[in-house]
Amino acid sequence: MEIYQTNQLRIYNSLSKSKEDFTPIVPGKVGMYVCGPTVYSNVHLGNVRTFLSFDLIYRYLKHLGYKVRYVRNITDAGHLENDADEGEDRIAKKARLEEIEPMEVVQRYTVDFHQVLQRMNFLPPSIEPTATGHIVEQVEIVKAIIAKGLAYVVNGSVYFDVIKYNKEEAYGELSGRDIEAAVHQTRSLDGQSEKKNPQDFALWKKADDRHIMRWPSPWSDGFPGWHLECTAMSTKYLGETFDIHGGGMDLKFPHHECEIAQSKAYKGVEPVRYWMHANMLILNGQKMAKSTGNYILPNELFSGENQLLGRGFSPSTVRFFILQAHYRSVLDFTGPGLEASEKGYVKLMEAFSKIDSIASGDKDTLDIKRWKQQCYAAMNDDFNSPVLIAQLFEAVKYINLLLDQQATLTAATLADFTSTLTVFVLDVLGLQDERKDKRSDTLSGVVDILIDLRNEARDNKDWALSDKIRDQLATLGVQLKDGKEGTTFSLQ
RNA sequence: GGCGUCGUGGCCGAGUGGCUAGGCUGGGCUCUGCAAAAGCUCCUACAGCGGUUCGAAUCCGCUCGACGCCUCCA
Repeated sequence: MEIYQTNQLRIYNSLSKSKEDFTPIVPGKVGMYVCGPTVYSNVHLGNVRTFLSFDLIYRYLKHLGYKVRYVRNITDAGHLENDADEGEDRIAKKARLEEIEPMEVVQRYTVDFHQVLQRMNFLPPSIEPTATGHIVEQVEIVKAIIAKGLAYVVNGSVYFDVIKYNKEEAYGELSGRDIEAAVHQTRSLDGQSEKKNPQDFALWKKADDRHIMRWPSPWSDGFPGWHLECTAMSTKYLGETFDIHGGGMDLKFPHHECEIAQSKAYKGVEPVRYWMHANMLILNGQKMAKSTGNYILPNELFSGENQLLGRGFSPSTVRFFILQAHYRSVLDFTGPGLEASEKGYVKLMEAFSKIDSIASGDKDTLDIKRWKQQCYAAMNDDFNSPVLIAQLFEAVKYINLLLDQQATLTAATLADFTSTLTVFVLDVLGLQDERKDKRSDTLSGVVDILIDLRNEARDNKDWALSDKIRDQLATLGVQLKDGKEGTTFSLQ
């Protein structure tokens, strides 16, 4: 019996704009596709927020017992900086600026992306396909769409005929756009365009002479349109209709709208059951974006080498900060907000690390069953991590009461409490106890000696000496805590 | 201009038609040689104006404001 059989997950579907009961196409299995990064520069914190949202979703689906195939692509084929027919692609531009090969750009920033995600304890996806590795599949889709009469060739480039498609299907169903109105509003501003209508988008672009990344096709040596790769890779690995498609809110239009159109033109079926969109991370009141320079890089955040914050914050702290907001809410990134999260996070992990030293009693004075249900209820309600975290702080209160022997749990209940808390802290939220890395046996032994010496001094009422030991250790970041059961310490 | 999201206490951030999320900060108390930690406790908000309702922060309308998309962006 898997957990999902007793937990009805509800997911907000961007397509229906409402929360729906989640039922996978194949019982017990989930196919999930998430639009990955274009690897032309360092991954920034806003990108991380989106991927973290889906890491949480992936983790919880797995915890529920689903067999999940999670596909997250790497966009390593450059796409044009704008929709004009002329233009340089981002990766090629970066290669020219840094005087390296386009594939060196791709490699450099793919490695950066993976390093950042690993530091923040992301689970790797099941498949991480690249756009350039699926050119053949993309060409096949273009052929099929042309054969259906929904795309046309101009000077070696292929464009999707949005107007024609819209006669049978609803272009704009995801983003709530009325394409007919848009067509009438738009005057043809530049007569240079090869496109029949400004709303049409490229499936294949003929490469000009300076375009280095190019592949042969029936129409020209060129490169695929941006939206095509996701259709090719999602269809290949997850089938023509799959369960969940995710990405950032800013990809809703045009990217995801075009994906729907391509898939329907290609296979004739609705490609995705549940569309999920993570909201933006805001910095200085504006969206974080590479193109505007308003962003902060994760590594700068960890090291403290940035202009916004005076010091660094650990990867887990950043992870915790982001998870304290719901994935569909705009999250405001601020220094004070991070500091508040850090304190809360330390408090949570401090309590969590002490759970093993709780002794069981002969009766339950806390309602652990109800607490556990509320943890699940939070996550079942569209992955509400802030509410889950609120429940975890409830658990912190329980732990302290138990340690203080103001509450008791039977051995069986205590075991259930411990395993549930462990699952949610480590497996679902993906938090790590970073303090353990810093605490070595040697350090513990040395501090224990000092605690003994201090206790001797205290017995002799030599407060000057005992306070000196305590204060000097505090200066080094070792905080002594005098409790009923003796003195313990924690690292700051 | 069009489409969409949203305006919650000192700050960050959940949320439901009636039963005070949570974290951080600040005040008080307990414990303690003192402190810290821990526990208890206080500060009870929902942009504004109308409407629906026995009752709305939660539903509807309007106003004001913020943000996102409409050209590449997670």
